[in-house]
Amino acid sequence: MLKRITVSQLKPELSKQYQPAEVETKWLDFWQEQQYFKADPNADGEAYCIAIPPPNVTGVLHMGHGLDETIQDTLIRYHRLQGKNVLWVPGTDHAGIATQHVVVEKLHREGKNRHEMGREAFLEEVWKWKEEAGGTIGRQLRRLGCSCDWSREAFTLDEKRARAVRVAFKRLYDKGLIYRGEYLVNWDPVSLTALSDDEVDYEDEQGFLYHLKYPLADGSGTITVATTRPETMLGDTAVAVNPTDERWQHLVGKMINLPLTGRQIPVITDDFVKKDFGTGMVKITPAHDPNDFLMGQRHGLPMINVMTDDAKMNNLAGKFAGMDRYEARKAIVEEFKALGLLEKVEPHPMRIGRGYRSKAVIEPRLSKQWFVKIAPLAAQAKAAVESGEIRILPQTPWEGIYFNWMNNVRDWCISRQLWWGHRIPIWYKKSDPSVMICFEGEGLPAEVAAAPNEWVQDEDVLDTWFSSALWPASILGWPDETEDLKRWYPTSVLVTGHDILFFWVARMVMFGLELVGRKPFTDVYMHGLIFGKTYYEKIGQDYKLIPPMQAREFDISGEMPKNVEAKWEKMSKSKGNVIDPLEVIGEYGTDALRLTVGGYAALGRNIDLDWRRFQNYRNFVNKFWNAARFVLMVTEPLKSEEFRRGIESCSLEVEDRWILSSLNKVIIKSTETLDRYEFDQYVAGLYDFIWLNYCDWYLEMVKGRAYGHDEAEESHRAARTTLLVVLEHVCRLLHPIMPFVTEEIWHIIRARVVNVEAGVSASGATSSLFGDCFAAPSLCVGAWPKPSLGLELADSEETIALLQEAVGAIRNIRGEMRVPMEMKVGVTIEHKDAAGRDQLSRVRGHLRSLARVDQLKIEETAVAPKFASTFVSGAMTIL
RNA sequence: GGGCGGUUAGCUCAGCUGGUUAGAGCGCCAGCCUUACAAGCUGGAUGUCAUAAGUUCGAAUCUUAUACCGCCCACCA
Repeated sequence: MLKRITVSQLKPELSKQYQPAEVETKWLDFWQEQQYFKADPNADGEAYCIAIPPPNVTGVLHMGHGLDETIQDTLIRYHRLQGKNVLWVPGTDHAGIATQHVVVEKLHREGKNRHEMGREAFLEEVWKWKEEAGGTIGRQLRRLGCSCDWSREAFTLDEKRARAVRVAFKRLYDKGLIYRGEYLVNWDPVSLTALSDDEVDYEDEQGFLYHLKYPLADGSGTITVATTRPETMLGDTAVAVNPTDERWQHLVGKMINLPLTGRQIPVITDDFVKKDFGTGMVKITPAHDPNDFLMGQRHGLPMINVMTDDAKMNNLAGKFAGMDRYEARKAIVEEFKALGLLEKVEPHPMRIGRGYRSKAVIEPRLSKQWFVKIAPLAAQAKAAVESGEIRILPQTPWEGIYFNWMNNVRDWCISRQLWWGHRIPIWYKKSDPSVMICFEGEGLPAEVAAAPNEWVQDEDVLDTWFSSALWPASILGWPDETEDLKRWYPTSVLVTGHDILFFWVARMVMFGLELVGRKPFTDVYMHGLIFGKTYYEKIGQDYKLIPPMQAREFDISGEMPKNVEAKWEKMSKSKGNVIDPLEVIGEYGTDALRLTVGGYAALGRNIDLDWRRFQNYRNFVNKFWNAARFVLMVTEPLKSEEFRRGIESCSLEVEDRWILSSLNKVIIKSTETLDRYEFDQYVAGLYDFIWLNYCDWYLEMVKGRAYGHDEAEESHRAARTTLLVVLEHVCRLLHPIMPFVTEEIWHIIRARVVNVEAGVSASGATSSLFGDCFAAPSLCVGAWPKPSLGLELADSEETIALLQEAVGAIRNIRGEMRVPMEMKVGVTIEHKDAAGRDQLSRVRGHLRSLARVDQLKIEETAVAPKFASTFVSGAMTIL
């Protein structure tokens, strides 16, 4: 009989329920002390490097990070286990607009104003805020178990990155790829800054189409134009019709008395105008509409800006001056009505652009801005993906979207009217602003230093994404040819949500190729976005949002009342559908969180995050923990010396061979799926192996075997050895996604094998299955398991005999059950043409009639020109 | 307006190149504190695989159309 000792006698510290909190802090400290994540460019091994997508420095961890960092850490730990020279550089982003906003609002609450404070003082405030808030995200990343090299932590606005930015700017400037120009930019009237096209979010809103009548100057009547924005008519400088529009040819060249302004404007023709929209006549306001701007340029029309930078009407707006744009709209419509010039107003769906941070309605605005010429950069960036040098995963649809974007790029407006950011390294001569100096060094250019009063630096800063675009290179020391850069550039993979493909990924590729001369990464892995369940109570026709506390109850129970409807929506605080990773960690542990998001991370899918999954994986972690407790109990009588003779020296029973064979399969599957970024498959494979195969079957069989036998028997030694071998391998396989509990268990096993008897060294193990794995002091620097040869169950009769034997053994302990025993049945048929197909069908039918084949895979391969060989294989369930 | 993806059990999802009886977790029903685990074990119920047609000996899987949901892109005033 197995010695009747209980786990609590044996290891009182191993609680029945896994307690994540202590275990996690213990290993976090241990890893930190041992500096396992510190990378050395001179170390051996293939280079593997990831640059973290830098979270906003003042942000807090949200579930998107939970997913993003889990995937990266899983990859990093996996490749580290494979013996590569791994570097994961952490860092944070200064997030220009977002951060400046927060500080402006904070000062506002304190009754201060940045303009009164001045630039210097304000920036000091921002830095102060950054220092206070800036550590949070880093600490939270650590809690997630991120195995970053913290000694290389970077910030997009620190001195090294600032230098990279200046050098990049200067090189692009000297090459003529950066220029200053007048342009109609997306103006955010709240942040008072220009935004790039990608920083504008569009929403469908119900607006109105106003049909305005403009009188012809010759008094021959009026024409009607349609507009959604009547207030801009004050800046109209033409009315356009399509050149092929027969109806209005007689008007072309005539002048119009523009109401309310006293100005006359011409009727012109332009292809842009659609004949079938509205009346086929369009008012042209070059200073307030992107299309009109282009048309204005084509026709040399004057550009009249009628608004101030905070979207009020300016003094060119006559009596409307000072009004907010929406007040002005009302007032102008009223005026038209009063003049009898308002033909009609009809509801009209329209798309409103809003600043992605301030949510203010964007006002197109004429101003001088800095631009990067994108066309030449885009050509290279497109080619790199076309040639396969850079892979975008999942390929569909993102590669197509990438190409589409690269084909339709507009120049990138990089100047922002903010203070928080990299200041544009340009100085203008006061006496002649067209004289400029671009300087990449620190401090002032020599000419400016010599005559500081004659020069002035550009007031604007660069778009945050300018420094982000340099990130993979700048974190490795570029523009210097550092050891790090040589060793780890290009980085291996970039992991990010698909929402920033254009903001960031595309620009990194462009800058990497142009400035460093090499691509910034080899793979781009785009994961889905995370959605949260939002609950609405239906009251009559209306829906009312269910508050977060109650929503969480529905989340946990998975049930809700009949009058409540659930919808998956992007997580946002106002919706109350946010799941806080730290709350999850506190409740279920980091491993469970990581397993959950990893298990959801199928290529190319958005994630509808269901709270109940956390519980599911928490239970899994606990199951694994308890399996380990059992194994430790059962293996107690096993002397380490005996154990170390290795698994080859045991005479294995069929179930031992079966579980080892399954282990082999799961090793192969784990390796393949991780190589292909199929995290969901990786998690599912191990989940099933541990719960279904190892726990439900193998452990139970071992128990059955134990009764009525002498524990000193060879059979016991084989079982205990197998138990321990499988457990140890599983620790290593799961470590990338589930680092804490595996590390804990692995160390206990290690202590059992290595340290039980004095004088036994770690490397003394002879078993090829164990190899030298215990020579490593931690799973963090261990070795990824390799599939072992010779453990596959043999085919055919021998296997069947073995299986029957196993079934007998199982029936003894558990009655009649099905055994998920897998085997291959191979039949090779050679046939010619269609004639052979009949034979093939008969064989298939025969196999089916056995009614025992779970799965039947048929591979047809041509082995010779005139022959096809068909190999039929299947997995059988023995009853 | 173009392009893409999804629709499988009450809920959240697997099901990869077509193969026989479509799976898991949660929930539900019955029975279990069996000496690893009640965060568990055993057994059970539950599906016209969105709809329709087509290809095939055979379709959740391939083709086509339709419906609904979602995403991306686009200059329609």
